[in-house]
Amino acid sequence: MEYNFRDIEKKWQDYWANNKTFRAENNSAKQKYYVLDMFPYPSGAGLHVGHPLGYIASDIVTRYKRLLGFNVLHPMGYDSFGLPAEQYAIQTGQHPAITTEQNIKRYREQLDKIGFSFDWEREVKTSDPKFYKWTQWIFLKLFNSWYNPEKNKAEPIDLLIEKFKVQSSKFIVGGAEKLWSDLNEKEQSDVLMEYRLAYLSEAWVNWCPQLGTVLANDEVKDGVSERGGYPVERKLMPQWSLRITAYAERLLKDLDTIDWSESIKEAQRNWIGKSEGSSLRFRLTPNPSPKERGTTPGKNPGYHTSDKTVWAELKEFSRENRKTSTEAEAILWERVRDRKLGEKIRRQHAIGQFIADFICLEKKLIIEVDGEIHEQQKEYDENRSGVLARAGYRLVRFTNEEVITKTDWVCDEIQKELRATSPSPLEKGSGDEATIEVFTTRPDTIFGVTFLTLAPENELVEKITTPEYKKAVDEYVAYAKNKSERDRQADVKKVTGQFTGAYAIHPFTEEKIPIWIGEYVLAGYGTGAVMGVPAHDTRDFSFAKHFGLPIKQVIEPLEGKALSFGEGLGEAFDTYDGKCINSDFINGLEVKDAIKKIISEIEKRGLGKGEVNYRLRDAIFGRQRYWGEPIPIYYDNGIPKAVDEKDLPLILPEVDKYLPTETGEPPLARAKNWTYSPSPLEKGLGDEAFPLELTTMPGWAGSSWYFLRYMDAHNEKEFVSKDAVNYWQQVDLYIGGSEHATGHLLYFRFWTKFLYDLGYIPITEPAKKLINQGMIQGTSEKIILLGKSTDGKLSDWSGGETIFFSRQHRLDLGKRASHFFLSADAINLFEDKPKAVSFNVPISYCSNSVLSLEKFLELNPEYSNAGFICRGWVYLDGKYIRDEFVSDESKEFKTIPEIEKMSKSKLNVVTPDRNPETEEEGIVDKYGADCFRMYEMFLGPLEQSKPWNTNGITGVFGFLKKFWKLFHAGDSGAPLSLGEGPGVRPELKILHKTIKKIKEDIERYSFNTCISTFMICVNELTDLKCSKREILEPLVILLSPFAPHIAEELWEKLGHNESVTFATFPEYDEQYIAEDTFAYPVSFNGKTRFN
RNA sequence: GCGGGCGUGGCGAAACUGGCAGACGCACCAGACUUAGAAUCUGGCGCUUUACGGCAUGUGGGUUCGAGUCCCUCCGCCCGCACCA
Repeated sequence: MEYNFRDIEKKWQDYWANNKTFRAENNSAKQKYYVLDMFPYPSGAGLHVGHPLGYIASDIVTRYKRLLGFNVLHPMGYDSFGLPAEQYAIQTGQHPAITTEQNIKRYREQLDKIGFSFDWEREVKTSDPKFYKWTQWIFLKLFNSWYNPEKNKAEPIDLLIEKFKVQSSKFIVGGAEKLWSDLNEKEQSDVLMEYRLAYLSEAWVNWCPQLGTVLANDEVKDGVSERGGYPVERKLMPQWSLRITAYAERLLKDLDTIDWSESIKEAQRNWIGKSEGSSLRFRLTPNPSPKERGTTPGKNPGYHTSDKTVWAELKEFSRENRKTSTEAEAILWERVRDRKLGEKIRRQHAIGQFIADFICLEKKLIIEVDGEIHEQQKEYDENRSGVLARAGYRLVRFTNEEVITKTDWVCDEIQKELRATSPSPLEKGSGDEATIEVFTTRPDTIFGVTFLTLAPENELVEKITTPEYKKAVDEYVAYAKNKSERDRQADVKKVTGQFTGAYAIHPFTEEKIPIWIGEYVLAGYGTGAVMGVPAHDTRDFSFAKHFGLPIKQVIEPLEGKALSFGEGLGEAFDTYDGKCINSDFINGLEVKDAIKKIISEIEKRGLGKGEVNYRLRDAIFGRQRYWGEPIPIYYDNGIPKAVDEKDLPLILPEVDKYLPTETGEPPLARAKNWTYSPSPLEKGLGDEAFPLELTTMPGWAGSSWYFLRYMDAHNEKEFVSKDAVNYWQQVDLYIGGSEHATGHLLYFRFWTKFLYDLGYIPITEPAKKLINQGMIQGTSEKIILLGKSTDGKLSDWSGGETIFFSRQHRLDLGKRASHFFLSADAINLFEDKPKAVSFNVPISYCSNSVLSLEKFLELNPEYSNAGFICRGWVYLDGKYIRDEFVSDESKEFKTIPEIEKMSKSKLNVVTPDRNPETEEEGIVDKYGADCFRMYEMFLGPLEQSKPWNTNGITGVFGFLKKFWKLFHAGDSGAPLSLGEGPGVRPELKILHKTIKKIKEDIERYSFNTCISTFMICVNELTDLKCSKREILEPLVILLSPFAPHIAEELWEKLGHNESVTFATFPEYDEQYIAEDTFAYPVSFNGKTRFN
């Protein structure tokens, strides 16, 4: 009887669909196991052969665990909000929900053909209001929470308000200091926005004009959008963000508790980018010619007088000071506040790097109230007075005693000073230029500092530059600013910089240190300024070498190797294994100890403090798009307020077009009545309609918590019940691609921790084990064609004018290459026909957009007679060429196939079933789902990426036929009449070693070797002509996770009337595995021999 | 530059904890059955040698009775981050 996979597979797929075979039970008495697949986005292209790789692996584990008696949850659903459906809607006008449903249907059809054992009763879709109701609910929880640094967890924002009230916290609003209860609603809202975990703020965002939306950092790759490859620019706009930075430390630390691949963990550590070090301030030497400095004296005094680089710190500090004010300060404050002396006086106000006890900004007068003056304090205060004086402030001082005992006299003195309105001749807007603050992870090398470097964008540059250097500095800054991000990344090696003419003073040695500007310092990280320690930092070293700056060694390697920094020699010694030399009071200390000591000294002297910097940024949460979850926020007089929980879900409204409005507002602005009326009953008529938020949530919102919803998919009262989450706990095994390392997989952990903090779930990490399946790559026949202009001249690579293709070459190429790729730049060129465009882009940038040559020529017939240049390797006239001009006469050439990611845009997609576009038969049609499943596993280790080819498929297909034949030796009836006697010893040995090997290999996710084991087993049993039920029946169970259809069929033929899913995994018996005879290996002279 | 991973036949790969290198499959070669092809079956298949044997896991060294596996050097490839101070 022939192995007819078509009928068998159809039969069992129908059976599974109708019998709920794979249903998981909540609260079962059995031990649980939760297997999760990465939430798929149902795209219009459907599944390609790469997608099921992970699903097959997880299905094998799922079916295996069931055989071991576990209650297994293996759900599937769709991340169904997303950009492609919206883009399709923009083109066609069809509602994205309809497109999405069609895509899901195709997706489901394909999944069903491969025989997965998903529990479809728990299917979820993020675009389903029943699901996004709870996404919105979690957003509201984030909005109504803050991160309490003392408890190191999130808690309701009410507790913060309570804290404000209890501690009589004061807030400076419009220059006045107020208690919480004195703030008006808008002011309270503004204060809370600084704390909420979901907050609205003006932020620099990645704006993509083509997509008309903002993108998160992880959605931008190499300066272009990850989806579509459009250019991205920086733009300042109000944005909803999630305060993921509050969780930076926990996200980092807990990586040690989870069994994820080292590469993913490392990527996350990198992304979080923790670095420990110290801030450090350098005084400037007085600049003798303030008039020349081209400063812009304050248009109005304003109260933002602090140095922005330390503002966050100072704010904390002054807040703290206000709370713990001395008796004298309290007395004086009562006498001067509320303009009692005729002028507005503020207290604990930040000026530059310092905090003034009291200040009148309008009159530039600082009032200090001191206790006993410590020696150490004295120096610091003198320094400060100097700085403030240069910034145009006058200072009066009173002692605590004077204030308490002679309050009236003190007030008179202050009033006198206020009337004397002559500002200092050195008047400046602020004290910003007084110091330069740097961040360093190596404060131990402080004595090796020989220069400071500022980022060209640093605001200080303009202020400190001396007249002699102004021209050179301006030129350099202009040069640096005109460079695009990409260019700047491209020539990282090039050393550029410019001296400013200014000097700083070394805080410990009092030496004069030149201040430079250099491209290698980034404005966006730390303070935008670094201390140059050329002997012990590679970049500082090359900078110093290039500009002939001194190099001073302060760390000696532990091995005592001599370092040489002489002319043209040496390199920076930047490791931590060394001890300090030439370093005053830290001489002889090892680096680790020196860092501790120097930080405490820096703090003692008020020069800075020990700090931790994270590279992680808050996650931008709003998208100017239609097809996403509406953000449940409305605006009452401009104050953002939460939509009431009972009014969720806030349903996505209908719009006439899926485009931004003419005024550039997001598509939701087109919706009619996109307003909200809170509690209409209480407010009477209910006609008070407030405008709703217009942006929607990003794609990763739903996928950040979907694993919880699967546990309790139909709960209408809660996002997940306590019972369900207590039972299912963490995901035991999560299989997905590594491309989500710094996106989804980080947000997924973040939301889990947040929900844990609020007590909704008992777990702090979503997935115990994570495996990244490798990518199945496609093969693209691709050739990049750039051309010459119509006058026959070759276009210049870096500033070419136009690109052309000849019709002849289209014909020649068309036979061999299936598609033609133009670079994204090229397509833009054709659309608007500008004169110059850069083609100096790597080949990998060239595949973002696709245009078939045929279509292109149809649109641009004038290009049909041009020549072209081959970009990428091309075989032509017997040799390989690249970047060469090819004349019209050349005919013999072929493209070199390139292995790359399978994607619709690259037109290299292979589908497992019949491809509706090319009508090509898929592997499932030709060989069956079982064969497809086993072949994908047989290709190699799960985590490895490999190009798709079907070379080995016949081997797997042959195995299945052979397996089938084993059960049908000599007859063709059902149930099978297999021999009932006990198996003989060689057969038993084969069986038991197979059981053992399969069990071990599944448990270490080594599925490729499982398939080999099955092949060996079948080959051996075929040789023995084995047909005993005792041997063959357990094999059916063993094979069922891998090839479930054939296993079900044979199981039924063996006389069982229940699915093989409910069978029990056989146990192996060591006694059969032991070798009957031994060949003793004997080793002599290092060689193994046998007797 | 930093971090992670990898390097084994013509190809995909196996060898998990140091113990017979190349399992299993593809491709290829020879044979059987066939008018022929397909399918199926049998045998062969790292290099070298008529053979016994010798040499082989990117390179060079080390540890060990014994190294594809552990340690060091260099070379090459892939992935991630990238003047992050």
